[in-house]
Amino acid sequence: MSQATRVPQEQRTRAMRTRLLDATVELLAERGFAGTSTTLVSQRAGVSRGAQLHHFPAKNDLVVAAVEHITEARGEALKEAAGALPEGGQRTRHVLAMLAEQVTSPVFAAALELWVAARTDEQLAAAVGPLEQRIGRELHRATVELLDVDESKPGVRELVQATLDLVRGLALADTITDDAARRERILDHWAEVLERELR
Amino acid sequence: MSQATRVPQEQRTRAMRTRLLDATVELLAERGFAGTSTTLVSQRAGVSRGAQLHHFPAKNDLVVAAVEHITEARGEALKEAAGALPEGGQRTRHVLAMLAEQVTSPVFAAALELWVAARTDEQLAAAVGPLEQRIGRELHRATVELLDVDESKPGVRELVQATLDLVRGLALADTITDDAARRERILDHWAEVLERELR
DNA sequence: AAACAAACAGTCAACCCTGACTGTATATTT
DNA sequence: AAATATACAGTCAGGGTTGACTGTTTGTTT
Repeated sequence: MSQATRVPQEQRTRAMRTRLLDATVELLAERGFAGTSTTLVSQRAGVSRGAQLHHFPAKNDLVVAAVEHITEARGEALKEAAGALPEGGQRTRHVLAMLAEQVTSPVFAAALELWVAARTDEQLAAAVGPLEQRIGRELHRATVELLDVDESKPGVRELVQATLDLVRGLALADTITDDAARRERILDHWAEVLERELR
Repeated sequence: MSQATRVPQEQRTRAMRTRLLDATVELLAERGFAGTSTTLVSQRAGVSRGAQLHHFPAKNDLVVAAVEHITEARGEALKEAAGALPEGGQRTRHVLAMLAEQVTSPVFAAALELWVAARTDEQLAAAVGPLEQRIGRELHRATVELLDVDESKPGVRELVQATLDLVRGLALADTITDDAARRERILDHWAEVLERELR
């Protein structure tokens, strides 16, 4: 039992952390920030309370780590979605659809919970702020690339940013009323505007 | 003391409720939904716990009423701002500035807290959903009027809605990063686009 | 003016959540 | 193979929040 080292501690640690963070994201999306008690997380993750507190001494530690976890998850999802993007005339509309899909996922809901929680929690804000700024920049760069537009042209940068903010706004509205039809109509027209204004 | 009825109960009731709801909105903006304990509200309002529980038996009752209170407050603010709106060439840009100002106020922060809380609270959602839909319609109508555009023209309706969602998105981004400069630049360009697209 | 109802004040018990503590098992190092 | 450090398990006390309870004042009705 001692010479045959089957499971290195590093892997065990990573697996344990991943389970905890996945559970945290799930609960954030399902029950919100306040509803995500550390006890629930340990239960959902199938991890003992002691083990949880070993990896994340306080709830803030757990949640901050979950933000980073969310970031990676969002990055992966974006890359995957970008790869499956069709070429052709409707490309702008497809890019918008992809962005909209991104922000209607549970991952966005979890992130939203963190943004709002961070608004009134300095500690959290200190961790979430820089992270979101980084993600924002990456998303902007990716969007410019996907849309294949020339950012040196005046106004283009602002319109791309407006597009991302619009999508966020639509996602926010979606959390309460949830009518996809309205969103689709708006994005249809927005795509047309972008086609005219960006070229 | 008994024949001179100075303060009717109806007024007293209304004053008491107003104080409680104002305090609730303040605390929602300052401390978030979870941080808004009913005890804090009664303290902030200068109202005894018993009086508070007389008017609002449970926290949900208080918060739902606060939503309605927020609605009225937003309506008033909108009317005031609309009255002070300058005429002339830059009108579109001024309307955008007005909308942006609306959603960067503490009232918006309080509303945001409620939206997010309602996302994982059925009871709250049942009260917040219809209310927000009503406000949304009113705001849309007011914006169409302020921008003085023809809604029968195809695409106009969607662009106005997109504008409102964009502003919401900007407001959401503002709660974490708070850079007004970026917002102004985006709205500058969006105003130009709207001028071209809506006419 | 008396009876009644509503508004209001203060206290408190039950509940849940966080994080600290003690003990055990597993992995790594020498 | 022994020693040591880390990972993990279960329990529990402290703090805070909700809403129920009792008593008092003020307004209304007859």
